[in-house]
Amino acid sequence: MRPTVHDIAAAAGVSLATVDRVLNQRPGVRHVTREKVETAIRELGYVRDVAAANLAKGRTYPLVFILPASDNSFMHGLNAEIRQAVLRSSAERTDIRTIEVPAFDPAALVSVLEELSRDKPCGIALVATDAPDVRAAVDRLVRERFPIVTLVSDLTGSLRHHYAGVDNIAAGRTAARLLGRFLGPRKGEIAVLAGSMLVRDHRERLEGFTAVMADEFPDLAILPVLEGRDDPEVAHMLVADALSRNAGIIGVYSLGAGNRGLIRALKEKAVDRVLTVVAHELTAHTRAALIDNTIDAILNQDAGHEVRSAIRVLKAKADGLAVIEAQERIRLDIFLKDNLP
Amino acid sequence: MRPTVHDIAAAAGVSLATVDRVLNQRPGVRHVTREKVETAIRELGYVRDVAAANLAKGRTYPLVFILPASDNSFMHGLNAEIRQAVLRSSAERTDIRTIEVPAFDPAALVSVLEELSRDKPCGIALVATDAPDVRAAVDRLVRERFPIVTLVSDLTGSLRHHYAGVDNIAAGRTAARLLGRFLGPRKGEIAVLAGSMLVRDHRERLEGFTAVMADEFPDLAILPVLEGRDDPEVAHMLVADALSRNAGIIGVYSLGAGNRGLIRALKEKAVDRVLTVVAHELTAHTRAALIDNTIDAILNQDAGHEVRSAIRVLKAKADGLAVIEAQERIRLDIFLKDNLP
DNA sequence: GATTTTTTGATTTACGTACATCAAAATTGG
DNA sequence: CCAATTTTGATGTACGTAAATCAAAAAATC
Repeated sequence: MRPTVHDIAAAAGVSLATVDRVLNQRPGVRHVTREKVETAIRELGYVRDVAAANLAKGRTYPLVFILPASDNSFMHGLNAEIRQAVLRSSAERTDIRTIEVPAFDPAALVSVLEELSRDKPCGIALVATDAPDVRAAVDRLVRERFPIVTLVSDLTGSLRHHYAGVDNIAAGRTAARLLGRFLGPRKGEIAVLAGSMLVRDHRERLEGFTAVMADEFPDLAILPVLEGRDDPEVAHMLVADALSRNAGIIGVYSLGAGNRGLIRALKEKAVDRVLTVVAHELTAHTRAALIDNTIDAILNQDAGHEVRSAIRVLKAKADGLAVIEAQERIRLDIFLKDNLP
Repeated sequence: MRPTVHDIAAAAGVSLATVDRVLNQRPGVRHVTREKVETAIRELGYVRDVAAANLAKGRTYPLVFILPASDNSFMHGLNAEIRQAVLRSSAERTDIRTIEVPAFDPAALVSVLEELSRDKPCGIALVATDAPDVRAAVDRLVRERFPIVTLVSDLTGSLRHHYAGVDNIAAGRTAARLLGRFLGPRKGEIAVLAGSMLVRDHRERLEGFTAVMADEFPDLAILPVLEGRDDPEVAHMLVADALSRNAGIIGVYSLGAGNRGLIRALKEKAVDRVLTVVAHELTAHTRAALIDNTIDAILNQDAGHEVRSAIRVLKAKADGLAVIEAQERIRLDIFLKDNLP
């Protein structure tokens, strides 16, 4: 049996009350006594029974999720996963609140972050907009001892405790290699469709993509990036236009959302030519396109895993517990038509 | 606040003791009274606080893991992950015992399974050997109400509650498409290195692989399977021999273990020719080979995820709780040199 | 050495559930 | 209707921890 508070009290030759004072860093314990207790804890290998402690404390974990108000299928999926987590909240003792902020608006995000310390959540997850002000606001909250994880989009250089999302540079590199290898010896041009270059994840994907393309596939030329603002209509217009004008396009990399428009453009304009297409995010549309060979590979991040991971990490940080690193690594899923879930 | 037993007692107009009798299916409750309580439970949406219940019961989850005594790096990794889980067992209230059985020996596995019902574990995870006797033994245990999950290798057609492993047919299909697409318009022959055709996962991978190859890449001919018995020495010998004899080989699919030998053979015999290679299982050796371009893609199943998933599912089944299906789906990882963890 | 202050001990209640015991009430059978 | 039986209630203890109270002991101060 694992040792209990009674065991350490006995081992340290002190009372239960003193052990409790040490464990919960309450005042009124002499230094030497505290040491005795801590020694006993170490020697017996005592670890607090979190379940029993939570029961006694009546503890819940008030968590806040801060999301951009973006109307694309990935964000809808992310929202849905958070709602699923809310349904589980009684069993998991969580109390989840979501706050929507205007997308790509650092100032709005900062003001939400600044108001947050007042209602004392025990953890914060945010889809970060990459800006110095946001970084400063996050760092301040971290210094105030709030557990913070970034979700989907990271805030590098900040003090956030954890990032629950994929490595977007690696994603871009992977897309480049898939496209390059699938195209083989062919020479030609590659169209890149992004949402916006103001978003860090899109910039990073592009960065990884161009790096590998330049280094390893010199026969493929990357055309100027089309910014579709994650909007199907805009994406459709841009891609259809590019395909009409440029007969040399043999590959497409879609690194953002709005793939519905991309797919429509491909079906209209590319019936007679062989295009190799790599896109991000598995949705009903991209899935269908993968199956009918309009798209050749889909890179995906699992929003459900990201949300569950963020919650696990925030709870663990709030309790000062360790996380299982390998479990919390969000993987880049690569789907071909053969390994669809 | 979520309702407690006191709340249902009050709502049903009965005593705590009666609620307890209903909840824990103890005898001595009239039918009408039981209904009243069950109605109250439903109406208040009561769910038992598993943490408190486990505390009161002093419950632990005695689990048994049955593994083949195979000396390859995947099984070593699986063992290591189970040891990690054992380290977490006090926090997770698990009590994990592993039993090694001779590999590919249905009779041995069956006899272990038959002795198992005696020491009453609350859950069983096994790497299944695909044989009718094993299926019968598993079904019998399921009927005796033991939660059972298959690990890594499934037992289709049996009553096991869950499979914690990848879809090996999909894995084989994915390997075929990667190889086919990477090779592009080239014509030639494909060498396949397997462990043994007696193992179900290897058979399934091959099945998926040949199906896609036949349907979609008719210019690529699959050579007779080399059975390396998951042994690096044997694998080395077989692959080196095949490469020497057959100059038409342009691709290799290694669907089992023993990749150390494969890699050595590739480095010795294929310096002057361009081979495209897809292998299974990410190990130190395959990782290095992926980085130095000896291997082009690695398909992988994460043993840590499989073990943790098996434990979560067994605990949930033991408590009669639902599992989060999407969380427990073991994904096929595809690694290129760009997205290595 | 007396006084104040700090430290420690002893004890109790609580969290939500499990489980046991004994008495009281309700139901059933004859 | 009485006895036997079944069903229900009341109550207490336990699990491991948190948190509070009050008294007692020890240390520090003058």
